Amino acid sequence: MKYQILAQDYYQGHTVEIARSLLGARLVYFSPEGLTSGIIVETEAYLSQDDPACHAARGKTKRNAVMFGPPGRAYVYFIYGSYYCFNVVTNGEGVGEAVLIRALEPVEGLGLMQKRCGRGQKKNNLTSGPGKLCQAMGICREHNGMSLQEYPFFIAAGVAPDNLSVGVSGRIGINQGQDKQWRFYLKGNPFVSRRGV
DNA sequence: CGGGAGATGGGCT
DNA sequence: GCCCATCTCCCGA
Repeated sequence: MKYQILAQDYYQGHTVEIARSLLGARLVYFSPEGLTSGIIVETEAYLSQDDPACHAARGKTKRNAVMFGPPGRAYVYFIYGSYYCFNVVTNGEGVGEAVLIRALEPVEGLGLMQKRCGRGQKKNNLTSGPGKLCQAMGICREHNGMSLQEYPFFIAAGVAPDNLSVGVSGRIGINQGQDKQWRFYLKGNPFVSRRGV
């Protein structure tokens, strides 16, 4: 098999550790329009306890219900009237935690990504942010709740995080919980949303 | 270049 | 009616 798909139990541990360990892994989607994939280069953890920035912090609602479902599924939500953000549910069923995928380094399907994002987009502006990567990968509302353990949509093992240079910071774009150092990224990687920092 | 304002619509008070 | 895990454009330097 070409891809080593990460199994459901991969997502059952501590969410902050999973966020860090997903750096270097490969997000793959065989869409009806074609294959796109990329290396995960930036993530953020959102926890159920002591984290007001987490969508699940105020209990289960229709919008965040997938976060309280089984780990290893996609949690996709619509934000700012225009964009989608893609997360992976973590920890355990009923807990309400997830890892936000904030940036990818494109690997397969670059032409399709450029087509989806409109003409004239340079390679380093296709997947360097949570909204942009969803557009480039063709991820939208219909992917909310989908399993990530099988074709056509999954995350596969990549470079071991221990072999990578990992940066840590506060999370981006939130007003509460800014003190939590739960953002992880590959240092210097040009596809990270803040120019590699 | 870096910073700020505006776009845009769904969810929640 | 306000908030929002964003992005792009348009300024000024």
